[in-house]
Amino acid sequence: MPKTAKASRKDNAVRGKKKKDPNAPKRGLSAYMFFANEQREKVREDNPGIKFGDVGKILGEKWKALSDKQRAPYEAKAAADKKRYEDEKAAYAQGADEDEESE
DNA sequence: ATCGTGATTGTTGGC
DNA sequence: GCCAACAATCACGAT
Repeated sequence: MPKTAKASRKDNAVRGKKKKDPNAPKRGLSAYMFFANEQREKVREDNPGIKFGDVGKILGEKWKALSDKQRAPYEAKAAADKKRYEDEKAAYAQGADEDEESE
């Protein structure tokens, strides 16, 4: 029993195991996403020519290297994005009952 | 209420 | 267009 489906999450997604949502109100991004957005340039700048394999790991290291307060702004964005998701979810839940709003 | 999980997010670089 | 480590997430679902 996989506790944290670490194997291949997409393996399930790509296959279409669960039913998923019709509108799929995608979740919000995660702190890492925002962090990567800023660091990606920096990391590549410090490591010109490297590929993702390295950048990705470097990003992760730097990410953890940050203090909680440093991650704050990123977490804040994540929280803000999560809010965004709430909106989608809300609209999705409502639209699920209501007929598709012909747009 | 509590636990578990799945689905999702974004980066780059190569085919 | 997809996939790969990297990290977070966290809402939904089942119990």
